[in-house]
Amino acid sequence: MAALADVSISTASKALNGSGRMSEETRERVKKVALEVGFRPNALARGLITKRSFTIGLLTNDTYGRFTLPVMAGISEELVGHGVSVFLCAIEDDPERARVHVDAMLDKSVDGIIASGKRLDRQLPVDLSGLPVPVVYAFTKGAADGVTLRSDDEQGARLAARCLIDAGCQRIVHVTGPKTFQSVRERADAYRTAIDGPPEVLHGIWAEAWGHEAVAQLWDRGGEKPDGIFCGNDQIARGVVDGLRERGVRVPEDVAVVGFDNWEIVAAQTRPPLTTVDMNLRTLGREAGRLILAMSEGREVQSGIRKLPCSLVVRQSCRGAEAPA
Amino acid sequence: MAALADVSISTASKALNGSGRMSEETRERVKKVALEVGFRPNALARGLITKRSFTIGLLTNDTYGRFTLPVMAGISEELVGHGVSVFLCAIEDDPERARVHVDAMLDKSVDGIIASGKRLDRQLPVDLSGLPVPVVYAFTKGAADGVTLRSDDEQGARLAARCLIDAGCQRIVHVTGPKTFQSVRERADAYRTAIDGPPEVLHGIWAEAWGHEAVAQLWDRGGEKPDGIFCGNDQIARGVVDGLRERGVRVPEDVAVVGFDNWEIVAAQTRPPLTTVDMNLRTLGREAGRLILAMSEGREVQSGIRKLPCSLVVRQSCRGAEAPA
DNA sequence: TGTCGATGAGAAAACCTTTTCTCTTAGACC
DNA sequence: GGTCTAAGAGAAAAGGTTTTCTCATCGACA
Repeated sequence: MAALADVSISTASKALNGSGRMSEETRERVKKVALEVGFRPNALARGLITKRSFTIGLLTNDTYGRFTLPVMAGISEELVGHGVSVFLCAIEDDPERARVHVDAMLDKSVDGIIASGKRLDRQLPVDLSGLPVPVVYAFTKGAADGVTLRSDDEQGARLAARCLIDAGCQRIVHVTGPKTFQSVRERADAYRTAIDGPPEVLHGIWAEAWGHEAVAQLWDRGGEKPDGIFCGNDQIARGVVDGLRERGVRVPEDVAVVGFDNWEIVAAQTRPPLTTVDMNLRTLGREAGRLILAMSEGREVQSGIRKLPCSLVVRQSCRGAEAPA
Repeated sequence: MAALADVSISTASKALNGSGRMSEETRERVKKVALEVGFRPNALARGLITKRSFTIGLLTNDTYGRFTLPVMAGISEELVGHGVSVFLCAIEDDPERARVHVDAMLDKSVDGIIASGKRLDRQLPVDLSGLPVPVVYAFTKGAADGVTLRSDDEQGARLAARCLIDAGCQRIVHVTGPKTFQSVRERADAYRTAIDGPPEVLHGIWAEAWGHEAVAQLWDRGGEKPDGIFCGNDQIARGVVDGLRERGVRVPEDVAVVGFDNWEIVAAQTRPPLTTVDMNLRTLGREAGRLILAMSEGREVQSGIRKLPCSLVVRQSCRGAEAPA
């Protein structure tokens, strides 16, 4: 203990924590010695008495990490500066496993839990209400009286529609995922009210193959072809773009395409690279970190659902106002 | 404390931990009460005295999570049953951040650290030797005298080559990433010795575009065309398959293609879906968890590099012996 | 000179376990 | 009947901090 070099153990503690009363000279001396010997207080002992472990848990059922990873990065980014570490617990929709992880976290006295997932309209397979620690739901359905953070899918869809409209599209179709997803319905609704012409929504699965299929449906039938396609996610968009290219339809000259998710690996590798809506999950993660920190420090945080804005990442599949009509 | 219901605090502890001497009847009674009241020992207090926190740290510079996520899943899977939780620390090749995270972990008395990354021939930007806790390197370059786990890329490449040969390919080309990657060189070497005909290795970048480009190079020049292509990763393979399809070359009938990584999102969405080499990173993660657990319990673990075998995931781009020559 | 207040610093309790040591009791053996 | 041993269970220390309380000293004021 650094106290050996100077003073009593209690004075040392107070000096380092900026509490207690002592001469400025003593305080500085202790700090200096502590720095020299590289003294680092034991977090376990500290946590035992202060009831704060500087540790939070992140629970997620998004095994693939597509959504959780950016959220995680944001949380960690926000919290590492405060000395808070993050337990990552991947549960695969397995209530048993979820329970084990939650218990393990509680045993370790986490200061809070962030629940995250891959769908905004599904709860994790474990009840997190009534826990002795604060909980923040980030990109997953939360308890009614909980603190929930989610993307503003309607605003995101408006962004996409606006981009297509600005690019001069007259006839915009929406090719998206299963109607059972709430976010699909929200985006579709926003799309319907945002465009001028008659809306057309095609529901399918979240896969490239569905993008192809949708293009086939649209082009093989008679009548007017769309000149703008808003896709429910980047995988579908990629399928659509590939399908169009294979038919000799130019993107974005003949048909402009906008995706959703900004999943780099898909969006950036598509030919041409996709213009797409980014849900800013990293920012959402930061916000979740900020909130859980506040709550763990006892500050009041208003419960309810907070929608965080999406932004548009313009690549080449739709260039907005740049591209002449 | 559960002792209230029965006996002294020390007897209770001994009863629950299976230590000490007492009548079987007492032991059972304590256990029963503990279960009833849902008693869970405080991990902080326990860690303070036993010097084991049942916590390990996972350090990675693979922000995108392509490699780390499966490794992480494996580690977690292996350890959760032992009550061990995992701190995930994402550092982006930032030595400063790495240092902060390592310090935070040490403060929290982690029982061990697993270092992971995205390249087998690069160290993390922080020196983990001489730490007061055991370290296991998983899918990243480790210290010379450390315990390192990696995939057996040569064996994986042999698997790929064997699949193409079995499919009847006579002229197999290897389209891969930059020569600066050690794994690229290892795979290329294994490819060279595995095939019968004269080898041809094309180096480029890790992108779909390079796959296209390579096909263009191969097909636009005169002379004999390959009938089998072994790609350095799935992205390149996807580019190759797309390039071939656009030229009217059938996969796998005219040219069989094998990828590397088994990155579901790419491999399964390719048309046709890719046959590819899986590095079994989840298994590697499990093994890392097993080792760090052993080491943290004081068991001796032999240092050195352990290569874990890859396996072949057969989809449709190369059907091995099934496809007639 | 005596009392009061402020200031600086240490003693000790508390946090919640585990673990070692000690004590009591009962049974066995001579 | 006395001594020894083993069994069963509790007392207490230890682990490394934080925090409250107490104590000593000194200057000021009456």
